[in-house]
Amino acid sequence: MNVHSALKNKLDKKNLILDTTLELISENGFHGTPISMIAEKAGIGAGTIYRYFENKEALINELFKEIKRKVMNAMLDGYNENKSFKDRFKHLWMNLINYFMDHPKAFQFIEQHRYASYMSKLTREESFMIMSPVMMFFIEAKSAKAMKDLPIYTIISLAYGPITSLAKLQIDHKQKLSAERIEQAANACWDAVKNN
Amino acid sequence: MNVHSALKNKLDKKNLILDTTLELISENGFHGTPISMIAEKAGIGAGTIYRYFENKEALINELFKEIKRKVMNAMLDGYNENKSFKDRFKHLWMNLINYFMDHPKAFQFIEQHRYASYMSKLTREESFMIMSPVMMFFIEAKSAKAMKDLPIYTIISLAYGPITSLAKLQIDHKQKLSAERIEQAANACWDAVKNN
Amino acid sequence: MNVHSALKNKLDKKNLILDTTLELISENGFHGTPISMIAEKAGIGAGTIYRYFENKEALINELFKEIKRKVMNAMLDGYNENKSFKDRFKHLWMNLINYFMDHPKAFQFIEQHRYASYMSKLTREESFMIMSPVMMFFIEAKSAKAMKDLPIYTIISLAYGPITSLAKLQIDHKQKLSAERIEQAANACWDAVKNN
Amino acid sequence: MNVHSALKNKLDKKNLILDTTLELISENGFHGTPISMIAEKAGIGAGTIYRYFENKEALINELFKEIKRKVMNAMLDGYNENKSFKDRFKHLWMNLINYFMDHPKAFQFIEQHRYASYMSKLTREESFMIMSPVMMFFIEAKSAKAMKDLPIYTIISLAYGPITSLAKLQIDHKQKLSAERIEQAANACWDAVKNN
DNA sequence: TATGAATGAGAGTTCATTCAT
DNA sequence: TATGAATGAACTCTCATTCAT
Repeated sequence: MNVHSALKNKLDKKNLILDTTLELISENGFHGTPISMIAEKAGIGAGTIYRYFENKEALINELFKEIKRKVMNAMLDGYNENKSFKDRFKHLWMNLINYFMDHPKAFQFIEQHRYASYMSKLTREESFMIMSPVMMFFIEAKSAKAMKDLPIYTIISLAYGPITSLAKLQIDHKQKLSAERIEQAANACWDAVKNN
Repeated sequence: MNVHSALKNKLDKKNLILDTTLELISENGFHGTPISMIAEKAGIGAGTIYRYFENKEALINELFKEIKRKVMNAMLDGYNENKSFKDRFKHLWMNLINYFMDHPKAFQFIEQHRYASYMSKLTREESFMIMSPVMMFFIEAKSAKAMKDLPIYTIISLAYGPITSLAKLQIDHKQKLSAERIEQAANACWDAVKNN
Repeated sequence: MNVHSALKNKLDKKNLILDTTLELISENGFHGTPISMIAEKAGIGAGTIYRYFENKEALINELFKEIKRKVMNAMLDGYNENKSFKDRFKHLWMNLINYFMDHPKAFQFIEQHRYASYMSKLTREESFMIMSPVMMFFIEAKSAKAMKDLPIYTIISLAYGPITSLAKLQIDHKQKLSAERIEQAANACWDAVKNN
Repeated sequence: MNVHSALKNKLDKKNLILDTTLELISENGFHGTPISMIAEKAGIGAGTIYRYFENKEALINELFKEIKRKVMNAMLDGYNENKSFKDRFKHLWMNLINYFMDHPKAFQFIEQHRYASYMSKLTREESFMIMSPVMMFFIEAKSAKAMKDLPIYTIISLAYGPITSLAKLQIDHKQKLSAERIEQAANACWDAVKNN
């Protein structure tokens, strides 16, 4: 086995552990998911997990950041800097809610563990960094007076809050909004942040 | 001791336990807060807690409902049915965010435990009932065409989502919005839900 | 209230506790029967039990001796010293098994707690003393060569063993032997101990 | 380590736990013997016991069945189907009492726990099955009119009762019957059950 | 490198006993 | 004298982590 495939193997196993963990934590919660359960479902030994992650907390923290990265990538997919602020806003907004609705486990995981005590300050800071491209968009839009003159966190809350709220309600009530309804919601959100 | 003061004593101790639990759970989470820790901080024996609550889950569930009731009361404080839809919307909205900002532990508690596995279906249903007066307002406003023709859950998400999001960001970043800024945010939220 | 009725009251309550304890221990076992449960069923306070018995072990020990006394009384009921050894043997034997079958809770209690660690040496010795009148009969019968020349404990075992064994099997299998069957069994036991 | 010695190790540890448990339960009873005490005496960690037994009740139940099996094997040792009913009866009878006298802890364990609430119905049924070969002997002997025409449970009680009774008295009084005395007792028992 | 048996600290919970009323 | 709220020691059981293989 050459260096390349050894590395690939290592990455594969790490991802296997992360995926299995997400699956099980969604079903049973952090404390309902012993390391032994993850190991068994992943088809590896419990001790092996400790070769890839320092401990259970580290595993959760890494999973959190991993999901955040995927969310970010999904959000920016097809993003076009040359479109209008409104179009770019709606693009980001709809990308995000669609990703959450397609990946409810990922969504629930970040929602539930955002403030968990085992989530380190470092993870929170890093996951904040990951989101900086989107932050930039809001700062730019605000500077250009396309958005209301409100603190940047207020604007983000007006945009992001409804997404999480909608995603939760849909998962709760096992509904599924149509593409049209989603676009209407995106427009409503734009009404909230846009400068009149 | 007469019947009245015996009852008062009993309620006092129950509230002592609930308050202590909220304090500690906010800091350490459900699983980071053993019963023994609650007992010690409350200055009582561990066994005593089991005279007031069947078990740890029941304690958490009762705390959840207790907080929900307080949130509801705060939200409806000073509510006037004769005002316009916009005024009533803003009144509820600002009452809620102000309560969350004044009681960050209560806010974090309901956010973190809303979907926890140890939160019983009954608790969820009961806490939904508690919120029904506010639900009625939204249904009424929508019927009156004062709000957009969107599914009721979408409207609630547009209104409630930014509140939680703002509260989280403020607690995270230890900021505090001025009353003026809060009113501006309320207006922005109204822009999102109002019918043009 | 005069001295006599005060004493009567005290005895009544003591017996109430003993009776309730037997009832509950039969259903749930020693460790499945907390003091609080006895108190509740007896309609008194838990602390009150400690005015009548030093602790839970003392209560059980006293109950054991109380039952033994009743068993002894039942066994000697109608006993006639002037009858033949065979008749006296059968009389004692049938009295005992009939009492056990009529009072299965009492029987099970002494069977199950005979060797329990919380049964004191003193209790065992005292309950042995209680049985001495019956011992005397066996010693007399053996001296008179009416019974086999075997150690006295062997003779007692030949007589008493089948009684407990039969009582257990009947309670187990919810059978009920007829009076005729019981007399046949008594005769068979006499065959075992009698001198040929 | 190969498969064979791994299995051997596993069995060794399981037996170590069972043996230690019998030792301690005989001295202190079920509830006087915490898992931690078993672990300490066995020189293993408390958690280890739970790798071999689901819980404390399962451990006791397995111990019960294990002892029953050994008792049965001892009872049938040297049994010869071609001997007379009397000889076979005496053989089984003496084998059993000798085993009980040589293994007083095993005897006391099954006597004390036979009706304990933590003994499952399954265990009782299984232990009944184990004893079926001996049952068969009694049924056969009764059919052949070698034994009295009494219900089978009565006959078993006449035979088995004295054994437990004798064993108890001997353990209580720390006596030891000679082989001759035991044979005399077996003969007396035969007198009880034999057809005249 | 990968394993999983073993560990033991620490969790939730029960209940005999005490003692202020 | 009778009560029952309060206690806290002690129980059973879980599981993150280690380490010999």
